[in-house]
Amino acid sequence: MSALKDKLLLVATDLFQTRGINSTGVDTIVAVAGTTKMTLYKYFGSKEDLILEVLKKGHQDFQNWIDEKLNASSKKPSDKIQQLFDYIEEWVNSPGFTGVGFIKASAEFPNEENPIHQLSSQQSREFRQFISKLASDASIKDAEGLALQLSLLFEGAVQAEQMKRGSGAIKYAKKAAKILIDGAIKSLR
Amino acid sequence: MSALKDKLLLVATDLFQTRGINSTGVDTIVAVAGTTKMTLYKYFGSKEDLILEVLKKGHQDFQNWIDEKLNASSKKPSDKIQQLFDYIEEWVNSPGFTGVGFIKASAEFPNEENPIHQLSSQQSREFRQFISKLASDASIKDAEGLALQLSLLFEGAVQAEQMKRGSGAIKYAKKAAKILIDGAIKSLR
DNA sequence: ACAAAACTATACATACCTGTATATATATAT
DNA sequence: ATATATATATACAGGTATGTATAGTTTTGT
Repeated sequence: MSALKDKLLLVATDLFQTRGINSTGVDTIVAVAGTTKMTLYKYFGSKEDLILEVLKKGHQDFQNWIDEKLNASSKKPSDKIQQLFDYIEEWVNSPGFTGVGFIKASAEFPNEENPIHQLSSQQSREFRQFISKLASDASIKDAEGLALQLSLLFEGAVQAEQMKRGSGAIKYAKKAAKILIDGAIKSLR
Repeated sequence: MSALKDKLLLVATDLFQTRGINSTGVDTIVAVAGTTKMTLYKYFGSKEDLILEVLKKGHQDFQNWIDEKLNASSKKPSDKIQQLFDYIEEWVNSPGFTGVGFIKASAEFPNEENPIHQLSSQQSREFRQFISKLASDASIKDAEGLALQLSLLFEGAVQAEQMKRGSGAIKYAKKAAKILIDGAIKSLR
């Protein structure tokens, strides 16, 4: 992968999160990245392509990071789902954090036929399924229901944290998640 | 209030929710409302003013509706907070529902100095304080903490429901809310 | 050294956006 | 009925957006 393509992806990711996707022109992106439009359009056929790649990379990075963290910790399934929000908190509070792409993208592109909406909608679904797998590995009965609840907490907290950094949203989301998970585990005994 | 101004507000509310705010031009709004730009700019000094009024009206409508519902039902504070999500579910499933303005607006205008961002951020805060008052009336200890958790569930569920109608998000948010509220009430005994 | 590839610089076509200017038509009120 | 407010029709100024065309410069591989 070219260094410039990397730089463009990095800059676009940051600008999209801090200024919004529609409000960020390609001219701004290339200026901040220190290159020109010709180069941007060489690597990305269109602005839409760039947005899609930014979303894909952001989602992959997040999934890889959380996968590693969970695998490096306890192997016990019921521990893993308990630790999920600890790692999410760590992720959100890490210096490089600029937000979760698919949450904003789905708000900025609400039309269901739009490829950007479709991708962000799919990523949201994938994350929910990821939680659902953790829950069913932990022998939780209504794994999908719990996964939906936890993903609501996650998405709400990330948005709140994006809106106002240090809002404490993550901390309380974590507490709520613990209560919901404990309840789901207890109810199967 | 003029009938045309009303119509413009109504049309703008719907278009902003279904197509996004930035993606909806004033030309589209006046065309759908069956009037002209001259009229729009007579009632609203700018597109920004229109957006702000749409947000204000949407928030007022929601607050008035939920206030009435809660006042018409039980007077017991611990019942009121329990019923909150029942009414939210009713609101979301009502035919006229197009979404909650401030959730999308804050995503589309992330810059904290932007008046639209400031208003939507304030509305989100007001709603949280509203829940917090319900909680403290019900003698719940950490009322603000519970309010934050419930507002996360609310915002997450509304966004999920906007993204895919009939996703069941509200149903599970309601269940989660019940668990969290029950836990908060029990812990003070 | 030299050819190929990568990158820059700049200008521009095209389209869309917000907001206004100007002229005309239609209600409404006294 | 006639002045006044209200709404329409239309064109356009000024700005900004994406995407491309053209020409020149730098880097890289061999």
